[in-house]
Amino acid sequence: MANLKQLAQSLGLSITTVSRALDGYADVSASTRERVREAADEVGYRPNASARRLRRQRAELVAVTLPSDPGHIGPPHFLDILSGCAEHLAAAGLNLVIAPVPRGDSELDICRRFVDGRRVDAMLLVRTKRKDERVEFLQARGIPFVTNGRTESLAPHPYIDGDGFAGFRAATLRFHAAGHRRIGHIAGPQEYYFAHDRCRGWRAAMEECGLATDLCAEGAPLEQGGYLAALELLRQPSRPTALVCTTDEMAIGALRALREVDGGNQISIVGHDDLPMGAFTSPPLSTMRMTGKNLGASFASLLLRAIAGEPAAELQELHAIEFVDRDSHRRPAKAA
Amino acid sequence: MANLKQLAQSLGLSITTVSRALDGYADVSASTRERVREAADEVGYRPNASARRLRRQRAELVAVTLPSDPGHIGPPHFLDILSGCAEHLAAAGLNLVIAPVPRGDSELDICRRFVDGRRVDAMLLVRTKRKDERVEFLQARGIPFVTNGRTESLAPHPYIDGDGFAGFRAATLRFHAAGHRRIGHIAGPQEYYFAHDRCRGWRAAMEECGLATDLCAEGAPLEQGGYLAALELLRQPSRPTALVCTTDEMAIGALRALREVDGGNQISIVGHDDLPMGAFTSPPLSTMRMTGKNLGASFASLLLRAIAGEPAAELQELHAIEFVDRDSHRRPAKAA
DNA sequence: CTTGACTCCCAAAACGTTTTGGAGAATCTT
DNA sequence: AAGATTCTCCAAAACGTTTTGGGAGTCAAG
Repeated sequence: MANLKQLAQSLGLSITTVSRALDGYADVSASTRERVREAADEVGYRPNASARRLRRQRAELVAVTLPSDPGHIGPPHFLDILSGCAEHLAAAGLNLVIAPVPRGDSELDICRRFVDGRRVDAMLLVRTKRKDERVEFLQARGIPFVTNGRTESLAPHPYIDGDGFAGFRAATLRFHAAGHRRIGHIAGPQEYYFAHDRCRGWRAAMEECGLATDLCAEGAPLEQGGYLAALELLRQPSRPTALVCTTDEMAIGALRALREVDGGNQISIVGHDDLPMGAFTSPPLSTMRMTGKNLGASFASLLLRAIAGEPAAELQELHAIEFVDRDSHRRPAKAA
Repeated sequence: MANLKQLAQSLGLSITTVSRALDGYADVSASTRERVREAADEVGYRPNASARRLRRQRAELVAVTLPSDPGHIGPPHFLDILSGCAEHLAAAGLNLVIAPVPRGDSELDICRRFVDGRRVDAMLLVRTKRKDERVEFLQARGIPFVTNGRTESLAPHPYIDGDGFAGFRAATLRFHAAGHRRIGHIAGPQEYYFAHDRCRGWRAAMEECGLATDLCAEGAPLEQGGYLAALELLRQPSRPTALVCTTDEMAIGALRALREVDGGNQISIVGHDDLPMGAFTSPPLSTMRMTGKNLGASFASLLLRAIAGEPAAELQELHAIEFVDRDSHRRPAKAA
């Protein structure tokens, strides 16, 4: 309700002194400081955020862009991550604004708007592409940011990511060890780093085992995309006996295709993300997920360190992938 | 990069004129306006958001509080709603900041911080309680807001809500029409409006049918809460033959309880929210959901109208509930 | 020639902070 | 007792916009 001027007047002090008292500077006497603080509490004084931001040349805001393209936003617990992140940022005086991308605008436009209008101090990026123009833009502008997902950018930048390559390689090798020889891959759009990375993991394992890498079909990272891609693989003269799917959503679509084609339950399948609904599919979906608790907190902490000026190369977290074994990966290798 | 002063200097104009030219005022000649606009485009001028906000006495920001209590945030597509909402708000020059509630703070504290620091122009509230202190606070402060969910507040306030009473009454009556007589209710915490509203709907239907309302158990609005509550009902001397559950999550927990107790599949069940995972449970979960497309857009539009000063009573949307029939509600009435 | 209307522009005053660069008084040093 | 140091405090200058209240010109009408 009140501003500094009124508060100062009512105390018979200068604005300067009141401001410094509240900020706890040493050059105001302890008694005055106490008096000011009491008066401030009394009237419920809160500094005007806009004024402070203007003067301090800081927006106290961080934006996260939310892709509205296919595959919408990511895993359903993504909001939990954002929420955790926002909470930690708030503790450092930063608020998190969500910046959805309207149809017709590119994510780059959004970044530009936020950055050039000095609306934010930093940015959070999700669903990175291998060549990500947002990353290039922010690097050029020198704005701190952290991505969820790596890129192929030449200059290093802070990120958090799961080691999709290792995860998918391990999953594929595990199928091989179980006797599978025709192991298919349901790939996501290869422009996305995570999709490409996982595809590479599958491919590497196949090559290590001396197997052909032709059983690969690409689709949108959605149920429908997985369904269509699986149908495509099932049309092949000799069908896969196991399927490694880029996301759980795609895996669930693939399960639907399997059911339709041969009554299902003959082909092993594994996904990635550990979606809650995977526990209820039939068979229950075996999957993978990034290790590490409280992703939001790491996200926030990396960003704060980036803002503080730590070099990007020290702000890269690559998390191992762990299996979440349910039942869908246990079909026999000889079935097909 | 540039500010108004530099831009004005480079053009040999005053700050005033440049500012007004960019804002399209009529008192600057068409030719000057054009010249200014070109120069602004040239150097990529964007007004400094903090300065504008200070001067205009508007934060250009809206906050939504995210409960971190039990039942976390709500349905998984909640982020989609927020995203849709943020998109529409952005079109009106407002950005959406998410305000999670740190452990130890109350949601009221958060509201206070945002409102009293003039960090926001308006607020969005979710998961309302019957007596909601946030609502009272915002009403007292005169800050525009919209809630997702009604309250028992005396003064009307803008809201969007589903007609849980009618929905749960209809679901219960439908069970009755199918021959069920022992219809149980798995209730959520009654301090929440939605939980209480749905409970009332069940109770009203039971009373209309002349049935006792003792088959009611309350739990946290989570899988575990539904599980425990269902176990409680199943321990009764004469078990329910049908279960009306406050949320899908609770219904899924109830399904687990049924499976454990009698192999399941003997008791009809229906939930609410239309969670994606409901399609995959066994049996597939019958459920209900609010009608109406694009909830986020309505949310945004109500808020904008509230900010524009429309009276609260005209900003209340109560949406009908529709059934999403899958299979779990079709168990015979005589089974138990 | 005056008057009024109109067009195009601008100086200066906000908005509410934080920060700079002291000023005056009291205390310490020598 | 003079100079140095410390302790409190403050006036004024930012920060970059928007808005108020005109001020010159020009032109047409009276």
